[in-house]
Amino acid sequence: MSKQLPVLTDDGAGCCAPIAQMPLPAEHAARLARAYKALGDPVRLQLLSLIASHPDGEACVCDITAPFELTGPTISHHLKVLREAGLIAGERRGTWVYYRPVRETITELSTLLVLPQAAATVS
Amino acid sequence: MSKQLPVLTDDGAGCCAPIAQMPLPAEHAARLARAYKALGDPVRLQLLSLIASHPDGEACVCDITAPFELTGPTISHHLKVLREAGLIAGERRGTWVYYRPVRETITELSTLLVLPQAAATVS
DNA sequence: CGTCTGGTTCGACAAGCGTCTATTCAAGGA
DNA sequence: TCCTTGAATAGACGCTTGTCGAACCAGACG
Repeated sequence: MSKQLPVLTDDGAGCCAPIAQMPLPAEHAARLARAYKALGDPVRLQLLSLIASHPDGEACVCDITAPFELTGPTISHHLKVLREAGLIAGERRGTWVYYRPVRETITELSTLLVLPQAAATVS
Repeated sequence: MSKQLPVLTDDGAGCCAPIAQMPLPAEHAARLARAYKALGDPVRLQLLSLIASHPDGEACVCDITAPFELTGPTISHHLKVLREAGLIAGERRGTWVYYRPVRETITELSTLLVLPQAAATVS
């Protein structure tokens, strides 16, 4: 019965304890909800997955546009939403633009949803 | 209120590997995005936190309505969104209705955002 | 029975969001 | 220099969403 809490030392990003630990303050809820909302679209979720699962740790826009039956501007719009949510970061190198996942933000969202061990129902 | 939910017991909390492991298939992305979208509102995020952090493991609607400056119907609407996303489950006992978090779904969303260790680049 | 209280459903409205076409910008190559 | 390609921006359109007041349902209690 070891009680171990995953101590995460995220400077700035991971400011909040998991949702089950204490009620989430309103000001943090607003910021975090914006990030979750960015994930609340199937295209964006797949875009993030494509970028995060790319072998090089980053992906060119030209590569991640093809799998979708959407126009360029629409993909660009979704990338902007992910970027402004702090989930990805982009950089232009020559002709192409490369995006990479932002670990701190993604990890923060994951940690927030970690639930404590189910308490064994003692009499 | 009939709970005719198909018993999709996602054992192990989730069918999908973390987003960085492989590109997320479209059909799973749709379902998961619906769940993240439910978290994409500050009120719902706080509602879930209030329910999940309640000592009894469940919370009465009458208790979680007060902290918000919103009308009853609005809170009820948000609870319905969380319920239909599979994040919480409600039960009526006498006069009051109690909600509890659904571990499987919440854990699935958390796991999906777990990133692998930063690869130590080979030279 | 009638009435009160807790919670949900209904209907409506403004604001927000996803998608498109058309346009613009950025960088290279002839 | 002009032209081509990759990507972002601008503007428009229809659908979705958050919120409300009003009405409705479900129990508990005289």
